[in-house]
Amino acid sequence: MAEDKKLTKRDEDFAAWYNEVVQRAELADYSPVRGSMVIRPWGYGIWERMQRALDEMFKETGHENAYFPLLIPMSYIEKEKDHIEGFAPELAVVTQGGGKELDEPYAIRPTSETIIYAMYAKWVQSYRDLPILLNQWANVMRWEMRTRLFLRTAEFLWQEGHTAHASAEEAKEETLLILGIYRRFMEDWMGMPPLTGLKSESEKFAGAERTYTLEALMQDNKALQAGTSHFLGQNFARQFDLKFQSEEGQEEYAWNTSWGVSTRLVGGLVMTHGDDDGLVLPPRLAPVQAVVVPILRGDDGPVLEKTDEVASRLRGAGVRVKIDARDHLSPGAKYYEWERKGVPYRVEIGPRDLEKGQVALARRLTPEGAKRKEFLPEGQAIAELPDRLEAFQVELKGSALARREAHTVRGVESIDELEEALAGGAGFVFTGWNGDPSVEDEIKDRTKATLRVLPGEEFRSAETPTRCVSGEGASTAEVAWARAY
RNA sequence: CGGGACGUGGCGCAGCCCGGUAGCGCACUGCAAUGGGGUUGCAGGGGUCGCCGGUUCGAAUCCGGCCGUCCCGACCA
Repeated sequence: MAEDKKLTKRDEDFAAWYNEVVQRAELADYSPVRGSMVIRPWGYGIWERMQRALDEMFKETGHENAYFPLLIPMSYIEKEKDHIEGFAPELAVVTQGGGKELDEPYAIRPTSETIIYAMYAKWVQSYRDLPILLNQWANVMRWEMRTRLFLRTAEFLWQEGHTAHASAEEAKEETLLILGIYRRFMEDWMGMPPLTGLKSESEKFAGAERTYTLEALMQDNKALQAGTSHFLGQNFARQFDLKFQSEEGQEEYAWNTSWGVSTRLVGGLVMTHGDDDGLVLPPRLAPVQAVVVPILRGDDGPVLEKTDEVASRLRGAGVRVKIDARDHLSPGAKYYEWERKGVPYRVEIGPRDLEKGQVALARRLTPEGAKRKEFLPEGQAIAELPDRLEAFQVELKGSALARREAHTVRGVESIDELEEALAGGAGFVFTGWNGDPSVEDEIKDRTKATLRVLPGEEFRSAETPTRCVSGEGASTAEVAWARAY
């Protein structure tokens, strides 16, 4: 592997820094398949922790997992007009099978609404069959023009939830329930607090009535759409004949929702917390929370024994621990490696510590912190580590939130001012908006910023804007603009 | 698909202008020492120079065509 000593500085070239971090932390690598990546064990370990946390939250709220096929008949995708318009340019299509041309080509799923609602239509007869609350963990494929590891790849892993309900109200509640779950997950597990709210008409999902989004701010002040939750109305139900007989005996179309987050979250994590030395992982998602490095010299027996003992006591305290006893690497080389990989705590045990009954601790929260050792009595270090990890988690979230707020500009009243704010390092810029898509076009042309979200109530400014940022007409909603991934 | 750049051991590059036995750094293997912030020394292994064709006694180098990748735009979880 290429091992230049220093990473590109985060502030110098964010994109280059990002790529280096992802590759040198061994999260992922480019594959021979166009636009597709290989997720390596360290990266997959993070995704696995994410999966586990989300899966639990879905199940707590009554959802179940299921699996639907990878291939979807083209005719299904074509049924919903907006849906096919949105996805046609990025479909990968299978036209042969068994050495023969297929009568009907199959699309490799870009998302599974169509095949899932076609199946729901078979399963649902009565209101008693509703709601259906299913989720699937799967891969999907979108033939993207330009790709970046985790952020935009042709194939990616995600979860997609698809529900069917007897009433619009219930479906809307579901959409918001999931939005809340995503938000909690991003805040409490990832330490990546997003703005949440509605997408504008022009940014919503192909085939949805409403799209709720979670927009997180990265360290280069660009926004990342980190997840979405859609209220689909009866759009798909009508096309797939997903009907039920109501309590009153009427035949009605079901109401659907769909929602998803993807391995893009791993990229978001990198761009939210990484620094000049590499990755910084929130302890709850770190595959390894503490690495124990024995300092070897000559007579290693006692040191290795102590290392094992400390590691197993830490495991007993619920800490995910890895021992790094490789003897062809110097301790310093190991430190740098684990720093690049973002392990929150390092525990060092050497002969001197053995004599004094102590261990050295270093924490990855900052580059300086990772280099400052704190010597603690062994027992105290073990007892305190779980709490310290939790504190680490809280601090990460706090600093990400502080950064988001510090780069949020409110009360902007003209496009000139918006442009200025962005040039001055703003992330999210809040303005009034008259609801006209042409304002979105104009702002995009002039500033490259897009309307990220119509923020939910808790994010809106104390003083509600009255005029549209374009100067044309009254504001019908406060909105947040940003340049985005 | 429009604009720009680049294809040489695993990675990063030099060599090309001016044709003559393919080089450097990192990584890798072995041995020895070292070991509390990227450790030394010695000895090694590994490359059809993107592909096809042309010119030439001779092509990584010159010429033609093709393919691929990356960056900037339009799309996107």
